[in-house]
Amino acid sequence: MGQQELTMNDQMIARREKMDELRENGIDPFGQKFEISALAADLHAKYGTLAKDELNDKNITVTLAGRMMSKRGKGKVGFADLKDRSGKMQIYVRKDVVGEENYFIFKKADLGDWLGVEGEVIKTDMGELTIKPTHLTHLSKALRPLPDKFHGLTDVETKYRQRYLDLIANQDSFDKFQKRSQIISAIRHYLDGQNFVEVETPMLQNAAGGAAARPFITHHNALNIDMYLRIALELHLKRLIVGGMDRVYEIGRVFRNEGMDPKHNPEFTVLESYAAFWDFDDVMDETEAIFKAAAKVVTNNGIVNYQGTEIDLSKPFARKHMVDLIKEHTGIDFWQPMSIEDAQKLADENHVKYESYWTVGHIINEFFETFVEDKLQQPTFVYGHPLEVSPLAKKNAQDARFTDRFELFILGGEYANAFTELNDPIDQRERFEAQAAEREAGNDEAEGIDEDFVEALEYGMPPTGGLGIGIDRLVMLLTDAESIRDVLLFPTMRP
RNA sequence: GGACAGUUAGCUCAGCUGGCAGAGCAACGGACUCUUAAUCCGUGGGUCCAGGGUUCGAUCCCCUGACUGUCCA
Repeated sequence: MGQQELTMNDQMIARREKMDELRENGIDPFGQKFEISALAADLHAKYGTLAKDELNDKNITVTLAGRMMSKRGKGKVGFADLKDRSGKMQIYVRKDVVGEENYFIFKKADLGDWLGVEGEVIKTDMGELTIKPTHLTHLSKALRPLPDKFHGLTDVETKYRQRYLDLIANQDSFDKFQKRSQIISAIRHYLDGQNFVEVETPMLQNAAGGAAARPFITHHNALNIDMYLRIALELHLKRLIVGGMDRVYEIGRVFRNEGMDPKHNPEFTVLESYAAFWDFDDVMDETEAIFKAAAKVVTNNGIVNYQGTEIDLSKPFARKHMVDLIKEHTGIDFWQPMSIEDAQKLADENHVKYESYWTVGHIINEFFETFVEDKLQQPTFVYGHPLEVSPLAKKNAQDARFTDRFELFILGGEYANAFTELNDPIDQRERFEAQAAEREAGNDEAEGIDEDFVEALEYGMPPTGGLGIGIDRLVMLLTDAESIRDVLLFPTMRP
């Protein structure tokens, strides 16, 4: 006797016995190929509005397959709900129609079993669209019972660890993942339409750059070297711009070795796009278009409700300079020329904490994060980030303290990060060196120097507008998901 | 990393002051030819997260740990 048989409960034993009974009657418990002619949702759309008599007179015959989600037997007849990928369809099985031998399949079917039916599309006395089978086909046996048919599956740990159960039991969750797929598809469609080329760049890298984050380290055996999982797509995509692929994008997984919470998973999906000859104003237009295209998947009027707050994605997004926003919310004017001592004094007066190695730009950024960020509820482009916190963005031509960079904020959270790309290799080297100095000073998220990338820039990169969007956060916003884990099929879990 | 909450039948959840472990759904046997959380009669089902302690006696009190969630840095 195997280990499993010792730990089986009554339900598992009963289902295995029924599996054996099927075999004894010449029925393969795990079935064979089955041709379907219809999906539940299509039938509802096509025939749901027809009157009972009108529909029943048409004698429409279909084949459909699905998982049996509920069963209401009445002796020689029975009802059941089959669920396919599109939705549910009731079946009405009569012993006098399918015959005694075939009715055996229905009689023995457990909740969770997969059944195929061939029969007529009818409406019942209660007006429900139903298939009345002339023949039933057993497709697959469920050897374990499904989660509660009424309450569904609510245990969050089980939802995440055994996502298939969540998908079976909770339609809401199933729909979120359908929408996720459609949202990503809509973004691709938009970018493809703008003549962007989709590419793939390495996840395994010798140095992880392009963002401020700690990487995962792994080991390559044959080369006997440690490698890093990418934390951003940026530096490789810009190499492609140098190579003349002048509009590129990638939608892919990045990995950051940081804490986990309702907004962070160690692996997550980003979109990055780069377009030669654009600046960050063009990228704002692009970003807005992407958000509007994605929103169309879930709403007709561009308004989405996130956890009780209405967000209007239909209007033009606000565009504001970071320094103006700080002034607006605190009265403090960082446009004024100031020394590091002046900035530290302002920080002290306003109880803003800072690190010893920080310069004026870091403090400006901290003022923004402390006093402004969470006030930005409706979509707002915040531009003009300080140079010090933007090592890959081009300096502003009028005011070199700031960069031509923006972030998109919604509900106090960051949804996009973009800039006119720094394409001056000498400036880029200096910025990397400043980052390296920060790392020395104790910022272990600061970037390292990517010599190979600087060399690529030395061959000449055209002026370029680049964009990064966190896809999971966008999907959360559009599907009203509370946790990032609700939009990741298999979120990271402890073993 | 810290604080708090949770873990009981396949699922969803009760469980009093520490005294034989409970319900609904699901399952099993039976009845039932338009049901829909089907109904009716009957039956079975537990490592109360794990380990230790206190006690005559622990699902309950104490300690340690695991996992999950929420909030904080």
